[in-house]
Amino acid sequence: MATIKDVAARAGVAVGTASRVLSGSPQTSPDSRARVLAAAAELGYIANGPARSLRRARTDVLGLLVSDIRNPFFSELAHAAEQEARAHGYTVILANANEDAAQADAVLDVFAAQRIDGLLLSPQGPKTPRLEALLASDLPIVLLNRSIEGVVAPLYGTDNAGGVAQALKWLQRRGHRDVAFIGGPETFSTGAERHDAYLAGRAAHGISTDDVLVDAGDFLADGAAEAMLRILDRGALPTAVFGANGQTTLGAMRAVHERLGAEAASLIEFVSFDDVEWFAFMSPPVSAVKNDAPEIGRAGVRGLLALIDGGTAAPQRIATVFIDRSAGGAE
Amino acid sequence: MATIKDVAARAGVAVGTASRVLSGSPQTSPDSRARVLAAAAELGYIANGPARSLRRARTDVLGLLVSDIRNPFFSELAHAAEQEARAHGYTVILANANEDAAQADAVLDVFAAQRIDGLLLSPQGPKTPRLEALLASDLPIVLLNRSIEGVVAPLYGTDNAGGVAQALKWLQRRGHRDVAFIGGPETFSTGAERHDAYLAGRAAHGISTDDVLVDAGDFLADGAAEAMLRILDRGALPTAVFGANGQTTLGAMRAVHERLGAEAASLIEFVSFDDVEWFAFMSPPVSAVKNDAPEIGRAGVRGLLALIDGGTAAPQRIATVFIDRSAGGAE
DNA sequence: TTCCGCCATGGAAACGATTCCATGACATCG
DNA sequence: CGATGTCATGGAATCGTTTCCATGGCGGAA
Repeated sequence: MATIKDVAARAGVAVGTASRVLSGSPQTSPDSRARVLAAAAELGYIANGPARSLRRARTDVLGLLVSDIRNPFFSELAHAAEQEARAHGYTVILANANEDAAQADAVLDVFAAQRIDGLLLSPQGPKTPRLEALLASDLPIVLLNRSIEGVVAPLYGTDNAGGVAQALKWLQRRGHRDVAFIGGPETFSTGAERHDAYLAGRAAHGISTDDVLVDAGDFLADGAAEAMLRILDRGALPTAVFGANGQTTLGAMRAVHERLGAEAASLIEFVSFDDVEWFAFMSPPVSAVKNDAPEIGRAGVRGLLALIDGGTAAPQRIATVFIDRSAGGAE
Repeated sequence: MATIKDVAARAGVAVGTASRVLSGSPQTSPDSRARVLAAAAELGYIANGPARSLRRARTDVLGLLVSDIRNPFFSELAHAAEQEARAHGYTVILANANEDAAQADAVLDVFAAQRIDGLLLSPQGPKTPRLEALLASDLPIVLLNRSIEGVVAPLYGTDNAGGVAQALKWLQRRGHRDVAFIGGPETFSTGAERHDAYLAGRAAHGISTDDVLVDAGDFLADGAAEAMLRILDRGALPTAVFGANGQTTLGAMRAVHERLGAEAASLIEFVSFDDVEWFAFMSPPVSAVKNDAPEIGRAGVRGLLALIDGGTAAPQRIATVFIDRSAGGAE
């Protein structure tokens, strides 16, 4: 593989000059510029990233740590973040923590070894030792989606309260009074925010405040199914179910189908925080609060780049879009 | 950030000795080993990856280029590949090409600059100049999912013929004769293989060989919807629809719903190449050929690592699993 | 014409690790 | 007891780039 030395030799200049030309320094004559560029093209020269990173003490690489890339929210977010980063000349390395603190720490070690210029972090749960160390260092960090106690980094996430309000308005319009709410874990800021917003807003939208109808899972299908069963076991028969995220809605739906059968299930309207395109084909179709995952990813990258450039980054709550698939609603 | 020089100084040894200890060379005394490790721990030393990569002329980084990370097939594959790579001490950088050759080339340039040790490539379409260059170089490469003309790298992909056979068997068991088949582009090896397997196998499974029932989209929802409409416009009224991938099934279903209405649509059974967990709640439930995306990812990484270690890698076709959600079927 | 200053350039240092080579201590074997 | 070999170690070279510093040429101003 050709090095800058080869390029310089072929162009008949010193390596310093070649470097200046290739990195666009103004201190170069048109003559040597032309010769260096020609030589580089002829040799198919591609600068050695590790060598450049070593010397410049920066890598132009961002680390993105998500809890589960298989979750569509994160895969959309990651995709958008990568596009935005590339547009600014940065590369993203993506890693999964699988909702596991030990894996998260292992990944953070790898990131540290790679000397990433900044970190986009979707936190798993409480702070880990490794994370503490990173926060203490001067690595620029932004949080995605979830906040985390005692961490001051700016958060780029969904407007949970706004999203819940959209769902509440829809539930009211559809005339639902007996609404089951399946929340997420209180330990996640997303779970807590949605839960709180629901409890705070339901009365004003004509929804029963009977807490028999409220239970929480773990944001996963199985936990949500159990929560749904608990609600049914308490003798409640809701006319609508509000799932606090996509997996939650899936689990709740599964529980309702298994316990009541497909026919009775078709009398219950589901509304979900998180949208899935297949909702259109459920019976009845499922309406949803759609997260703007791509915009969260882009905003997060922009914020992080601002921090890297020595500026400040303002946290942002990204608005949700309500997808109304009910009989009268227009999608 | 602490360097190996700091570690050596604190341990009272030369940098060479510190390096030997930290990289596990046997040429070290228990005494200096203990002191170096202690010093490293006290300083929170993490080796500078770029410096190490520069000197060793390898990065322990693999590049993974997929066409669209938002596609669940690829997000599952990427997740599994990353886990497998990490278990072997490698980091994965993931990039998206968005089904676009120019973006793919840009990504390959970035990969080349990073000096990745190997490439996992899910090809977009025909070869691009940059890809040609990489193939000509001695970079280890494996292909994922799709093959590509004139490229000799080993392919790790789905057993498309086997998957189609599973679907055909199911269609026969369900007694379907008038089956619509919505294929994918012939220019993708996956599209072509599924199409060919279907045409070759349908007669033996008691399915009509009338080509009025066969059309192809572009593996995306909109293109599939158009293909489905063309079939209906030809006057065909299938009792079952076989979509050649997940997006295709989605589009076909949308077309059927829009054209015939939900009620008539519920008389048509869909079967899909690619599984989606929401299929369970469609009416009727949708059965599917499930790709083992994680295993494809893992096998691809193992093959690539074998190539990197100077060995050879045998291509592999990973078996599919049929998920029968029909009335009589057991999931 | 002389002097000053600018600017392109060459050469070398530096980044942080690995690895080669030479050295010296020590043990083993004849 | 001397020669030989083994082995841990220190020191230095090296990877490919960027950047600093010194130099020399050239133009413009006085």
